[in-house]
Amino acid sequence: MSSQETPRRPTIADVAREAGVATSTASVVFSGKAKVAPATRERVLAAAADLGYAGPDPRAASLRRGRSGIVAVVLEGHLRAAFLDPVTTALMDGLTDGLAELSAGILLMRDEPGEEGAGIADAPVDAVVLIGCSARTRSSLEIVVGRGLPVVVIEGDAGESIPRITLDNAAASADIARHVRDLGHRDVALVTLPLDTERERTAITPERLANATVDVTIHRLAGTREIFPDALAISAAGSLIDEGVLVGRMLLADPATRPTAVLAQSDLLAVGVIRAAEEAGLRVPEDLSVAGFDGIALDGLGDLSLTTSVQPAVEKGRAAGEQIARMLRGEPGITQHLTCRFHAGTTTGPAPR
Amino acid sequence: MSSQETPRRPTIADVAREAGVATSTASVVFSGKAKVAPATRERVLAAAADLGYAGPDPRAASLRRGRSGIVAVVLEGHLRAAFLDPVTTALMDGLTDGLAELSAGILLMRDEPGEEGAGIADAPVDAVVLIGCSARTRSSLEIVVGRGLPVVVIEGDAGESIPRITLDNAAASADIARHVRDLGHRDVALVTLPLDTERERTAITPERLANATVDVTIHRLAGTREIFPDALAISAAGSLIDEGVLVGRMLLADPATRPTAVLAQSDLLAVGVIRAAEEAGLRVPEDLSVAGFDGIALDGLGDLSLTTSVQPAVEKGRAAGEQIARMLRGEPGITQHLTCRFHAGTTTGPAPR
DNA sequence: TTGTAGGCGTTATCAG
DNA sequence: CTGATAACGCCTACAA
Repeated sequence: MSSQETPRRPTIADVAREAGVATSTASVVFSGKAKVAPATRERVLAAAADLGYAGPDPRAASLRRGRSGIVAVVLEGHLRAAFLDPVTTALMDGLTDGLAELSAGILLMRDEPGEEGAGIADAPVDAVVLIGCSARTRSSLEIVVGRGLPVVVIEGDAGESIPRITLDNAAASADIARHVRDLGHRDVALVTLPLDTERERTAITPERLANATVDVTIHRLAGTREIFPDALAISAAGSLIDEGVLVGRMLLADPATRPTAVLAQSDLLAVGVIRAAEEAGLRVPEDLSVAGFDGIALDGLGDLSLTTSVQPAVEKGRAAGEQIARMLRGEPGITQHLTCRFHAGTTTGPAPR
Repeated sequence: MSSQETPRRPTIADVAREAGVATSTASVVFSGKAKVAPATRERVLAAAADLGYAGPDPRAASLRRGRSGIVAVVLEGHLRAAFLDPVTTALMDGLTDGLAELSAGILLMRDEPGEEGAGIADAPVDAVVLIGCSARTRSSLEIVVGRGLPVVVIEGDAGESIPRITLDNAAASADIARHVRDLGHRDVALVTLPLDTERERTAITPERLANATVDVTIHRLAGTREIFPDALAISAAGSLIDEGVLVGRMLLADPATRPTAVLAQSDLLAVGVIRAAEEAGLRVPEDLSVAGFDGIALDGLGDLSLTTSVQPAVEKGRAAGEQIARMLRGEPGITQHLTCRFHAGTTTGPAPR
């Protein structure tokens, strides 16, 4: 009935009017982009407080500036699974560092194939980081590129001109294998990461390998097979200690066919294998040598130090963040190849004769 | 020189012109908010493909709609530390579920006290979830409320009218303590979560407790002390296995003062204590009973099943998400109290005589 | 230092 | 079913 009909949120224009200044002046007071006389400034702030104005609307500001201050991170699979992997969390950590100069927020997204609406297509982001680019991620990539957003792909092949952050997975795996071979092992079994999004726990056949989509798994396996071409390989359903236990049991069940060394594609899997060995009454490394991959800080291995290849997980994230920052500055993003460092631990030893 | 001066991204207006329709029609084609004749639709899509138009700019759409489709999650401390805690990841998982109907993205934010720019103040979000509301989070809360955004606080007291998701931490802790007391234990020590953002590893004195700011810690401790009023309590520096090991060593070092049971405020801490016990040559539960809290799926406890209280972590996130969805729909958010379920495992047994 | 004006790219509304 | 028009709230040349 009265003039209170529309109690809509005040805008910067209202504040300016209340303070008796131009809207541009009020705007500048909040953005700090120019000098304003202290007196004017005070009046604007007072008016804002008076009206309950909490600062510029970020949505309007994004449109005007053409920047939202948000970077999307696209993860494969369920969010929870992703963060269960210490490598991912380390990576995220580095990413926040690398993005620090932008003071950008991180928007978590899954690469949901079918779903509408939720996707990257409708998110107000300035750039995108794709992690573990697999077949499913490809569609996300297309959308992002179509929208002209800067992209960086971590550990995956995005083709042509997309900057990537890669690891020398094959070479590092070969290093580990060589170490084990030099210790005299000939009878070696492998535990790999999942081959595809099916995440099946199964012996790897040439056909299956041909259909594999996860680059990390493929590359690490290729590196290992440079040294042990015929080693039995079983894919785990994920990078988890419990998966390592399960696969370890399969591998160690039959004393007749039991290998003298097991090379796992992740430290978590390796820990699981060690646990399976303990269950079976085998001593590590006397009866069985075990190596991992990643070099994450392992919680709960007792006095053993895992033989592994230490990957620069945090560095990976940081590098991605830095490339994003560059691209947002208008400079071209560049692909970076990071390398792992071999660590000889106490979980590998001379082959039992 | 030529007309190619400004190769700016095409807008929906360009597409409409190219297709020979009104911008509003083109808009509707993309949003699907109204029926469009198939022929017209095709023409618009063709024009879009032609011009390389990848769909409406989300920034402009957010401004117009007044919605960005993003919900912020404010975590305490370093991102990595937060995701190291399985309870947090489970919670995030539930949150994505609860938010599913909104198909909203999740923006990760830290509650950085001093820093400018990065904060919640400038993020284009529709709502905010505050986790583990501590003193530091208060300032975030003020900003958010000032901006008139819907908020839900998980496990923390936000005062007055802010909807919360809470747990019966005290009651559940008392349940565990009672179980242990009924097993005959009288000599019990406690390992708590951090008391405040200082995260000091130290014996808890009444003064320290009075200055504590983390509600979860305080409530769980209060519940336990209903049963064991005088039990020695040591605060850990975080919810980590390794912290549990450190505090466990402190507790078990001296055989003369060694307790017969240790109650930890998180499962991770409990696992650490068990590990410390193993180090000290103690058998669990024969020589030492250990209980945790959370009921997370523990990776790597061998055959032991931890005595604990299972908190509905996923449910907590889901509930928060649902409240956010409600509030965004215009309905008032309501506070929800969730309850834990006691789980008697094999890590607790009769007190040694 | 302060004010004026125009537009960022959409979408809601309402008339045809 | 389609089209014209008016905001959404802000920022930034440019002019005074």
